[in-house]
Amino acid sequence: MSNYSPLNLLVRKLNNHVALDDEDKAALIALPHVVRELSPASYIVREGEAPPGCAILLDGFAYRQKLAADGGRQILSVQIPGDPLDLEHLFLDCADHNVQALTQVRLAIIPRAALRSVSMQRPTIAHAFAVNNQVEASITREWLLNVGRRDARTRLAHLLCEVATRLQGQDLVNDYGYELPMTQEQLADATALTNVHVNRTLKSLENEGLIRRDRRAIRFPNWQALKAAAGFDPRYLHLGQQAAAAPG
Amino acid sequence: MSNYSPLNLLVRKLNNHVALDDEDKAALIALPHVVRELSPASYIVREGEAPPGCAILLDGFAYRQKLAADGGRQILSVQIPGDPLDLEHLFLDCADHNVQALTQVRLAIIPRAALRSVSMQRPTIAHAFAVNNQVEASITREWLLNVGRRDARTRLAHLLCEVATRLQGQDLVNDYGYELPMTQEQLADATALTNVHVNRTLKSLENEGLIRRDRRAIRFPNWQALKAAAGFDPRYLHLGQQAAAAPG
DNA sequence: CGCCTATTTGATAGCCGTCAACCGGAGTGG
DNA sequence: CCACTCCGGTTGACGGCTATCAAATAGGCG
Repeated sequence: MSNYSPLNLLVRKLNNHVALDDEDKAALIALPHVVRELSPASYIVREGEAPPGCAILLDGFAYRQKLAADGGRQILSVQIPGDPLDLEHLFLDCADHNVQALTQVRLAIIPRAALRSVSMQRPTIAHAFAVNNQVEASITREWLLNVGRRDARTRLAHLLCEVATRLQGQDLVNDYGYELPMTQEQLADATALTNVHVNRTLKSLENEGLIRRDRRAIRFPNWQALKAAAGFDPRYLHLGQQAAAAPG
Repeated sequence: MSNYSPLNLLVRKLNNHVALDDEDKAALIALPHVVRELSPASYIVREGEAPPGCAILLDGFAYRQKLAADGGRQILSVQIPGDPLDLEHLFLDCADHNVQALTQVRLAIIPRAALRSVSMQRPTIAHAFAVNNQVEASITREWLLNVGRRDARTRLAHLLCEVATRLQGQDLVNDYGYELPMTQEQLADATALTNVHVNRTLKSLENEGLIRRDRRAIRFPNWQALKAAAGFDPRYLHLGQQAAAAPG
């Protein structure tokens, strides 16, 4: 089974948290879908819309985003390959935030009806979707703590640690370094700083030897020290645990 | 049916978002549970724990909370009567944040196994739980925007608007005013400010005529103006919509 | 009345934002 | 092959919002 399909990536992602059996995997891979490619900054979901399908990020990076009345933008999360981008629309009709492509992206778009029906027929899959949503919620809570209660240095370091750790879970990191395709302005929107201050803070982290940069590639010469500086504790990512009992 | 039970409050809350039929309601009310009373500041869930049951807030207020390495505390949400406090443990084994009583509280505690089994047998109930979780996630995202991209005045005003609106949904507001049982220090932890600055900001909102205060009771002499000052748009609360199709 | 906690107020300091200019690499067109 | 352009990154000067520190006031409760 599991001939090549773009949805293998989704299977792998869900399987990180919940043990799927072969039938579950086959059911996921059999989901109807179209693959679409979008250029950087394209909107994948717009606040207020009711998207007809849910998008899975196959390749590239994306982010969730929301705007304040005065035009200020807050990036709410960074999504990496394998991440479902709007699974919440299994449950809500109306998008409450925007999802935008960070780089060139490839998406698999699955009709909501098909997702609903597979999650009705296979409780473990429904459970895996719910777990995925809860892990995202946990990450958002950590971001709230990050923006609310950490200074610029700690905040940026924490973001770098999180992305590195999540990418490693998908085997997208080379010897403790990775390409972070975000401009400093986007980093600022994610950390609630300004691009200028992000620049200064990155340089200071670099001077301290906590990170090394070459264009947008980031390396971690001293991962332990960076984690310590960030106060980074990966438990909120809920890795490792192959979730609880599946329902039932 | 629906003889008096503390769980009627849960039924009502879930029914705000998803239309439950009589059998769903009966199944919810039939859930085994114990009622427990806790004093202010008691921990209801501790980060790292695996609670054996899920708590429903029957009476009083509670909040979610997380600590940074340096001791800074970020309040992640305010929970009002009717709110499930840790439905996420239907899906995750390990708590990623703390839940604490704000006032004297009365809880109904339902064993996780019973919740799982009812959500297996009644897809609409499972759907309602998931919708509830997603609405909470949406609120957290709005808080991230609030803390990240609004100044102190707007931020506090937004929090007041949100709590007022949610309380109104549960008919807990008297002629546009309510008792907000939070100290200014707790307001500070929710808005990522300091108690001193919360104090000054509240006074300034009061001087502008946007709020009136009498001890911890808050009134809104000019609700529209407050909403405007806060940039408050209640769509993120996902009220009004009786969710989508129930699954299936 | 006395203690404790919460609120209020003032003075001072600092982190980070704002504004503005300059630099530097990548792509484009001549 | 080199100017031109553009976007993003870098740097400096300055200002402001909010934190910090400290002390006084006010309420609640024994």
